[in-house]
Amino acid sequence: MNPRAGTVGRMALGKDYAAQDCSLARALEVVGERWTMLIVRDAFYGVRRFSDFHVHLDVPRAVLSARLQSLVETGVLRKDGHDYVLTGMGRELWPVVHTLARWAEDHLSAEPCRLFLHAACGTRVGPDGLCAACGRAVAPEELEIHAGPGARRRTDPVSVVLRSPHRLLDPIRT
Amino acid sequence: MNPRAGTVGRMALGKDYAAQDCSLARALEVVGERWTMLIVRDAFYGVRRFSDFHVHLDVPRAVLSARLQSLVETGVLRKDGHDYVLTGMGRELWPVVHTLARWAEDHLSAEPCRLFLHAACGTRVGPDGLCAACGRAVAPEELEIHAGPGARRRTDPVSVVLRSPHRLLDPIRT
DNA sequence: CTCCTAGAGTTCAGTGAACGAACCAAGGGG
DNA sequence: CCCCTTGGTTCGTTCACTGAACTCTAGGAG
Repeated sequence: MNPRAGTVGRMALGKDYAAQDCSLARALEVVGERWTMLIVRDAFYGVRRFSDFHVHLDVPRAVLSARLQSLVETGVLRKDGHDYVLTGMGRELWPVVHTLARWAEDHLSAEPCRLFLHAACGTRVGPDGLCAACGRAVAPEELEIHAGPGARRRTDPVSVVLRSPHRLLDPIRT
Repeated sequence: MNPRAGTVGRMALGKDYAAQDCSLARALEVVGERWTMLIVRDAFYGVRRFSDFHVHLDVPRAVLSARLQSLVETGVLRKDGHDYVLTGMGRELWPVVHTLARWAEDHLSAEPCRLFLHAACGTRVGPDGLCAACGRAVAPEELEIHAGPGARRRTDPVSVVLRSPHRLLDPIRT
């Protein structure tokens, strides 16, 4: 079902779920379109500039532009000069991003390519977002990102910078 | 950005993120396409039959068929006769579904249309999936679904049945 | 045995979103 | 003034979603 690398298939996702009487549907109208979740993830990793998102995600400029605008409109991102920065509302998406990523690692036999360590104690947070050592939930600002064993070597400058350990939400410099 | 009710816009979402070196991208290849997350949600609510998914979601039969097959292939659902049932791997998506839904309620000013109560104590679980009374994470089988204040009245038989309180994962009968 | 119906899909033409390459605009050096 | 980088927009092509019509199979009723 997954075409080999090189053939990048496409599929259409949807934005509207008008008939659905459910807050999950509302959420998916905001972050459920193709690429949107990966843009939010990159924002957590410290990506802020249009060109950095573009280089790292290989998403068409037109789509990236539309997604960023839409995220700003809905209040997930805020535009600060040429930077796109997560708002409070956006930062609260961290549990969603982290839980989904951990689910894939634990059930799709995907080796982790990034590890999230509680900066205060160096412990890797669990699938539930709790620090095993401290027993508390860890906010993204308190997490350090490290390259994991499954990290394949993308060579674009953004990928390179993202492999060096840093705090989540800390802006990267390319 | 959200068109008024009646105009059901469409957008394309994608399935492949071949170039992405990230387990989140792997997860989105499985559950990131249009409708897929809502199908999984319905499965948690107790929906199991093709026609019930179809009636409740208003998704084209062709798409529903493709999504169900794909979810079976990836091991999120298991086919039991004419029933599509969540596997263990599928049930572990509950935190993702619940966190996303709660995020929308808390940040998109969407009134909850469904409440999830810890069956053992009747307490509504928090955005983090923890029972405030018991202090523990609650598995979906331990949750009772109740209609919330934001429930608009869809009149299809599946929606009607889903408004009566029942355990998550308990098959509904229409 | 045959007809009838319901459930579970498949097929297919039309539409619209994503793709990607080319183009445009503004700002900063040299 | 010209060139280069950043941050987009435009536009033709491709491809997934949509919705309506059609098929297939399994039960019942007569």
